[in-house]
Amino acid sequence: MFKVASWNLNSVRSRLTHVTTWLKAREPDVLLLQELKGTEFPSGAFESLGYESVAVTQKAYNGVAILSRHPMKTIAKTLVGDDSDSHARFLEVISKGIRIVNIYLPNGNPVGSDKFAYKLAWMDRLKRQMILWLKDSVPTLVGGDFNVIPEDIDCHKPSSWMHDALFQPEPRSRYRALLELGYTDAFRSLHPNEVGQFTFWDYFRQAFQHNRGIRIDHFLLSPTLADRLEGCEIDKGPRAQEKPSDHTPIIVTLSDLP
DNA sequence: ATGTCGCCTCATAGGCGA
Repeated sequence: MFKVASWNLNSVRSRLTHVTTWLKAREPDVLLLQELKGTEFPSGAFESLGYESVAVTQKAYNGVAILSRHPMKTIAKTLVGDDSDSHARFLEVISKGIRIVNIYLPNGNPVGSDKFAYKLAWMDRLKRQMILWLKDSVPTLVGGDFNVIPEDIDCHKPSSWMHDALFQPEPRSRYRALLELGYTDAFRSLHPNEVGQFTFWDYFRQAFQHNRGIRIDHFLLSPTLADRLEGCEIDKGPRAQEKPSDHTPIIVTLSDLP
């Protein structure tokens, strides 16, 4: 079994004890982190738990990292297609023969702004890469915070997200296009029609207590990896703790090669 | 419009991003 988890921490500094405690309890093989929110990355804390790490950081915003209990090779730290894009949102490694890609896709609010255009362009660039990845023999997992609510079922109430960038037709059709390439949404493929399954809840108005959330953290699996899909689980535990991130971890379980 | 976080600074309050 090979377990890969993903968690948007909303500051690794503020959530260090949350993530180390969770790693000890759940022991995933790989953990993808997003929204580190700072240049410093506490690799020592993870190394002492048996995880090597690689991080892409910037001041104050964004930031992604991959932790692994197995040797990993860094392939890329930027998403190709725009040399002027300096955001820390992309990290590609190979571990255990799997291409593991960690993304923090742009939020894109407000709708119609430059940030919205950046989001759509970023998704177009991602799609081009995901096409290329299907053409080689390395099974591929693209995971992280996609900042896209794929379907109406993925939010508690569509009308309250109608004006949000995460719910607009343009990013949603681009997300569906990734599935049409042949990638599998790990969670939804195993839990079709299951309502109320979310990975993010706003901090305000007790959104978590009322389960008013959205499903925006995803794992997309290439066909050969989808054949190995055993399970996909959202762990709501960390979101219920004191001083939580607004996201909670999602874990995908893959069978070993025969 | 608002709610609540976390980061940063022309810093101890306000702006930005989410």
